[in-house]
Amino acid sequence: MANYIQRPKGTQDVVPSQSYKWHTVERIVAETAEQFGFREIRIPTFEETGLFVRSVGDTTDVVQKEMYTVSSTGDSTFTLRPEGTAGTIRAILENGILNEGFPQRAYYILSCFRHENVQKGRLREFHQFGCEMVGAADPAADADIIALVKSILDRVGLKNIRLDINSIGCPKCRGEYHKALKAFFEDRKDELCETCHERLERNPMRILDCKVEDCKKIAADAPVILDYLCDDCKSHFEGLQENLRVMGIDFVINPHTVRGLDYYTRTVFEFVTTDLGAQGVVCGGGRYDGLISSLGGPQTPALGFAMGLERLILTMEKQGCEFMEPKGCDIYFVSMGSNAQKKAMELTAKFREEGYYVQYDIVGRGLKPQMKYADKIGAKFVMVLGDSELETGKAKFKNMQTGEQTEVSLDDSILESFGEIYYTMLLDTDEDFRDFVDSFAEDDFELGN
RNA sequence: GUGGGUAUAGCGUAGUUGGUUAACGCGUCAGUUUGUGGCACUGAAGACCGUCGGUUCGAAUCCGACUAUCCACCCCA
Repeated sequence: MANYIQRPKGTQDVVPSQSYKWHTVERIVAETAEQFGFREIRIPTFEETGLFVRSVGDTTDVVQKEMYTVSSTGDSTFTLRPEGTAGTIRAILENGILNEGFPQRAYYILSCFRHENVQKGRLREFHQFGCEMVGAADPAADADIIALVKSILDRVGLKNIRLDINSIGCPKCRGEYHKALKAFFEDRKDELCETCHERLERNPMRILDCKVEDCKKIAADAPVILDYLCDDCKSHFEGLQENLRVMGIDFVINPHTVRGLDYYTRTVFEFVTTDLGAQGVVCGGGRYDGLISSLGGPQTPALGFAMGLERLILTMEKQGCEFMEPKGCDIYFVSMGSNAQKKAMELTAKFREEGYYVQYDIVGRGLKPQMKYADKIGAKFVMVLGDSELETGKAKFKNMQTGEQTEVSLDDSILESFGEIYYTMLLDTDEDFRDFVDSFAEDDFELGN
C-alpha cells in the first residue's frame, strides 16, 4: 500500500462489487426522464472558460475559485465543466435545437469538477443527473420539472425529503429587493459575521442563508423577497404553488432558499434530506429565463435542475433503500483434467450463445475449490465434467439450492434439457416469475404443458 | 481558504505507563485420503503500524511537519 500512486484528492473509485448501485440510479433516473419526454444529451467534458464565466457568473465561488482551468496551445483556455447547464444550453444553441419547436427537453448524466474542500457527499469530481427544459414560460413547466424530481426520489425509495420552493424574482424586482435588503443589513452591519460583510457587497441574498446564530436572528426580520415581487413574478409563483397542490406535491415556501449561481430567476427549489449533515441538498434547480439570451441566443424562457448522484446514493444507503442486484451465474461447469476443461469451454460457449450467464474454471483449481467458488458466486446450477462423463456422454446438472441432480446427455439436446430444468427451478423459487406465468394462465393462455 | 477529530494486513478492530518475533475477527488461498458447495476443524499468504523527520539505549506508542480522510464553516449537487 505504501508506494502506490493514490487517486487524486476528491475523486472516487466505484469498484466492480458496488457499481450496481450506480446502475440502479442511472437507470431509474433516465427512464423517468424519458417518461416525462426528455431525451439524453451528451456534451464535452470541457468547454471554453468564457462559457462558465458568462453563465454561472463571475462573482460566484464556483467561477472565482473552484474551476479547473487548463491552457491549451494558442490563446484559448478551457475549463472542466463545474456543472451541466451551461454546456447543455450552449449545445442547444449551437445545434439549432431551438428551431425544432418548443418545449425542448434534455437530460444528462455527467461528471462535474470543482476544486473545493472535500467532505462526504462533496467531491472534486462528482456526478450530476440534470434536466433542462427550454421554451416554456408557464408555471406548469416549473411544476412539471419538480414533479419529475419527486417521481425519481419516490422511485429510488427516499424518505424524509423536504421540498423547499422560493421565488427570487426577475432582474427588475430583484433589483428593488437588493436595494431594500442592503439598506436593512447596512444598518446592522456591526452585528453580522465577517463572511456576511463580504456577502453584503457581493450578493446580499446569501446572508439569508448564513448559519451563524446572530446573523440568523437578524435575517429573520429582514425584508422578504416575496413582498417585492412584481405582479408577473408574483402570479407566476402563485401559479406554481397551485399546480403543485393539484399534483399533490407537498412543499414548503422557504424565503431563505437562494441559489448560488447567477443565472437563476423566479422559481428556485431544493430537495433536502436531513440524513447527510451539511450536504443535505440532494437536488437543486430553478428557472433561468435570462441565460439563453445572455449566451447570445434569443430571449427564451428555460428551467432545469441538477441532482448530485453521490449524495443520492449516500442517502439511499443510509436509509436502506434497495438497489437492483446484478444477475448472477446460471451455470458453473466444474472440470477435472484438460479434456474436461475443453468440454466445459465448448458447453460454456453454447450456453452463453443462448443467453445464459455461464462460468467455468480458468485458474486450474481442484474439484472442491471449484464447488466452493461456484457457491460463492451464487451459481444456480453446477455440472461436474470428468473422464467418466466424457466416456458415457452423460452428466448431471446440480441445483445448488436444493442439491437435486438431473442427468442429461452431453449432445445437442442439452440446451433443451437444461431449459426445462431451469424453468422448473424458476417456478419453484422465483415468486415474481410464478406470478408472471400465472397471469398468463388466468388469461387462458396455453402453457407449454 | 479557516477550525477540530482520525490514520495499525483487502475490510473491521486490539495493542496496557515507550521494551524484543505487532494480536484478533471477517475475507482470500489451500487441506481435512481417493469425484461434489454451504457447517466445522487445520494450515498458509497478507502490515516496512499513512509519509518524512525528531526525542530515546529502544517508538505502532511521545513530539513536529506533510499527506489522506472525516466533521464544521464557506460553497454547491
